[in-house]
Amino acid sequence: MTYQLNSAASPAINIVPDERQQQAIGHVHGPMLVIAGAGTGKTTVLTQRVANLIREGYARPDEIVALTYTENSAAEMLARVRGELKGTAIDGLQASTFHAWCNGLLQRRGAGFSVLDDKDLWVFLRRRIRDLRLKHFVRAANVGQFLDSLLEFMRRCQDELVGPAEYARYVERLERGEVPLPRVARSKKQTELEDEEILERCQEIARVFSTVENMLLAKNLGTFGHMITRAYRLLKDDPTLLEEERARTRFLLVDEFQDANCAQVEILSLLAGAAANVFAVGDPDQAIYQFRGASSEAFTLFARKFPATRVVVLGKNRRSLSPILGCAFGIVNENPPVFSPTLAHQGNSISYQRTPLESLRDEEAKQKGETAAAPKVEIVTWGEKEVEAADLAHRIQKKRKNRDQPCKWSDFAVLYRLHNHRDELVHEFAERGIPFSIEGLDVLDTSEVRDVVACLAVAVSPDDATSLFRVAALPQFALNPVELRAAMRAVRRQELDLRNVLGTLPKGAAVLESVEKVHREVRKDGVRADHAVNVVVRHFDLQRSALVLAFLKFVKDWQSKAIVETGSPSEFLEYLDYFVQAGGTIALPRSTEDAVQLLTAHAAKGLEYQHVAIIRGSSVSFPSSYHEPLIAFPAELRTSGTASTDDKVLHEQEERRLFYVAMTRARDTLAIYANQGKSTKNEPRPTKFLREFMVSPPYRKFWSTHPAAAVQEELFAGEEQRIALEQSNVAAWLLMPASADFVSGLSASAIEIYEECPLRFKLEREWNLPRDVSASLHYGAAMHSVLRTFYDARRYQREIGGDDLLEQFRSALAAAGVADRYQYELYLRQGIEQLRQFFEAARASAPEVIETEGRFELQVGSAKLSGRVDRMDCTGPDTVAIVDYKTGKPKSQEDADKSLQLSLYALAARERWGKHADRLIFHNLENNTAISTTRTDSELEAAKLRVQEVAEGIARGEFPPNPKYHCVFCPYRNLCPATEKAVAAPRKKSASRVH
DNA sequence: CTTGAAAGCCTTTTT
DNA sequence: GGCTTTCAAG
Repeated sequence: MTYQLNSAASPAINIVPDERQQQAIGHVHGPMLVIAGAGTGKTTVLTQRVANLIREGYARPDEIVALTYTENSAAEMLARVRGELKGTAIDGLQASTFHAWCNGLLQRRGAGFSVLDDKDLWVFLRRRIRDLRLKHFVRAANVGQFLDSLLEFMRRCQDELVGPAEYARYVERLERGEVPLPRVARSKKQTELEDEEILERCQEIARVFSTVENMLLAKNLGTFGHMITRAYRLLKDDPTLLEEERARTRFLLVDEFQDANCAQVEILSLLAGAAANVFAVGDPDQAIYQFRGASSEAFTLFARKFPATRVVVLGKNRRSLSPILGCAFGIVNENPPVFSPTLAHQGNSISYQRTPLESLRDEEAKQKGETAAAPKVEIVTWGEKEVEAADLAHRIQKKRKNRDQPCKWSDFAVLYRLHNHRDELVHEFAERGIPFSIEGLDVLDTSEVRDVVACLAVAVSPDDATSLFRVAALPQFALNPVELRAAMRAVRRQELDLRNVLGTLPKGAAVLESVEKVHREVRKDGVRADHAVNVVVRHFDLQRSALVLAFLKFVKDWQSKAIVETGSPSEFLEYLDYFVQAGGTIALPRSTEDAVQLLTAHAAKGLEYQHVAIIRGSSVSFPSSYHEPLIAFPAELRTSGTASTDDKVLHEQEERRLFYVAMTRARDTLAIYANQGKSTKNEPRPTKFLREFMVSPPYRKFWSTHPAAAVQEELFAGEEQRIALEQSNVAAWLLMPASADFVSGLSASAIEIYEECPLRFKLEREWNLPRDVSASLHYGAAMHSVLRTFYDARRYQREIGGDDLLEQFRSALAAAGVADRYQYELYLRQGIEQLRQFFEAARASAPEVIETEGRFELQVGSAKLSGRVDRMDCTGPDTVAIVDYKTGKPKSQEDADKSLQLSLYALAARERWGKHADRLIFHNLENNTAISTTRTDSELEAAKLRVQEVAEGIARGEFPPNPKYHCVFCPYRNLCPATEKAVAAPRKKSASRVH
């Protein structure tokens, strides 16, 4: 990857250090803490101090270690020291990341290992999940889910140097009742748990923790966290080794010290020894990696470890104009002081109070007699996201065309908290022809890479119908989608074989041939995934765009990973599936084109831009909402003293620092966009950070506010052309107008699907698209079939044994084809257990069953409904009870009260069977509870109205996608146009047109 | 001050 | 689908 020098730091190279910087640079022996605010030249201080130590002969290069947190800054550090000491040899100077240094130590001492990153560890364990023997921390419906929480917890333990042994000892104390039980479930759920189960959960964690460690050790694997913990153990346990290492680390320097975690501070403390020549530079107000283990108290820990610490504060900012610095201070100063008050009691020499940074640029301008006031920070409020986007786009266009200070697109950056905050903006930019570049875009969400993955999947397994459909839509096959759709609809879904259908179409045969040909190529023995994917890209003539190249690199990197067994394409596809489940993404590298930069506040750390806009600067976007971890890290295991402050408060403080980081990226202008909030008066009141800030008088002079406006810019039309957003053929196909009307055969769930996402509704009925049926649905079907048999037997007074019923369940589930063996077994066990309990309870009551899976049809206005009632019991001459079995998460009373499904059953009872349903029941099989409800006439009318509204939407042919969180569960997610992320298409030939 | 409805989010990411 | 925050009515 090409690496750009950190532009923030570069200008400082030739600048003469001021007095305080000089003080830090000239420091030689003993511990020193340099608190270097944003843009105060901390890298200069670090590099010049290293140069100084060597130049003045205090240390040989090979006695100095400079530690950073990124490879890039390590490389930059080395380059700059070399620059300082032109001509002098600096062989042996160690400038590397904390992790790399520890890893190097381990390797030198014969304790090296292969590294798994977080996602790979997840995949590694997911593949061996059976061996973890999970009981409380696994759910059949989502096998991998709890793995997230377990791994998060174990990572946290590592950050605090708690290994399996320490945790096991902690659990023993729990068993003896010496310490209070920790939270091991969501707060709400925890209250329902018996103490015994809480303890069992802890024991399970302890067991899994040590199992995982042993699994890794057995294969000589480790994580990034292990680099730190194992290096620590080595140094701690072997005095001789420690002495030797100390000789090579006589002078320690650490950059970005606010990102250090407890374990790292411990290592520093070991290496530093009595001489304690430790020099740490950082900004406590820019600590934004707590979520990844960085201790919010790194500076406090440092001061505690090294009581003789001297402190230097750098406060002269070379980057920004004063209004920006003033506002940034106003925001961040709402946080408590950076050192815990306890330090003062210990008679420590450290005294530091947060002060506003001074703008050197403004000072210099004043000295030169320039009088123009620096522009104020703008707070722009909006009511709708679209207006926010329009106003910002307009602002950028206007600024760029400003005659006095013309600038490039790349002088603008838009910062946001979450990736999806940029979506509206991307569309707005495209509309106006503003070039943009997205940092960290997940290429797996783009149509191009989805095409590549589909092509690879079909090359490996030509009968993978979902992928085949996508491949068939590639423009080169020039298939007629209307014909294909008609052909697919003509077959019943269960009998649909996409290959057969393609075979009947004029141009379909070419698709099959092409697939067959590449299949022969790829399935040969010994073909590796990275080769296969290149073959596929060539074979299908896919563009090698930056997106596709990022994916190809991902495959290539995967090939040499430690978890890879055969390296075959099918192993890769399995990996990719798990990788996505683990939350993995493949980030698009930053582009070098002249374009507006779109990036998260995290990604912007250390960078600077002339003009910065922060969007969604109000809760719940920024700050983002807090989510507690499933497993709380117990106070008894904490080494740092943060136990007193609760995690939610710490989260908000970190968000405020992140906001501060975002603000201080700006050189000249800063605009903050925020939701205007609800207010009785007509004045904007953005929530959270800005609200506190805007009522604070000292900062008034630094900012102004105005509402956002949806200005259309006509001026520039013609010069900049609308940018075509990438959209796949398959997306265009699915968006074609509906081929028929769908107002007949509507079920309750179909109506709910339409309400959730009309496009999904259309796809359910229109193409007969191939899709994977989830294991939970198979499970539900198997359970229902058994219950039907059970009550049918009662109805017709046939004898049927419990064992026969369980056997029926076993064979039904076995026939369903749940692909994941482990998940299958979990469901098998769960089903048998639930059925036993059900039968046990059912023996006690003997309802008079009059229908099992009774079908009905119902006319509501123009809509024809159809459905099936699980069970109907007679409760009187004209009354019935209707029972619906639920196999998933138990339904609540509230669910039952407003269920459309039950409303429609009540209607059906009246109109199809001529009975009044006086009880409508959800029977939850998971906990064997029955939730009963009723419907009044007016409630039934309301249900009809709801149906009617949906029917009208369908009749009008309205099927817009409604992308939301539920897309995660949508079977068409990977085909859906709405989940494809837009990328600015650089003058793409308009090849992909639907004919 | 309490309460209930409405609006969002379910991350962020060097090594 | 579940949880948290926010706002305004009572």
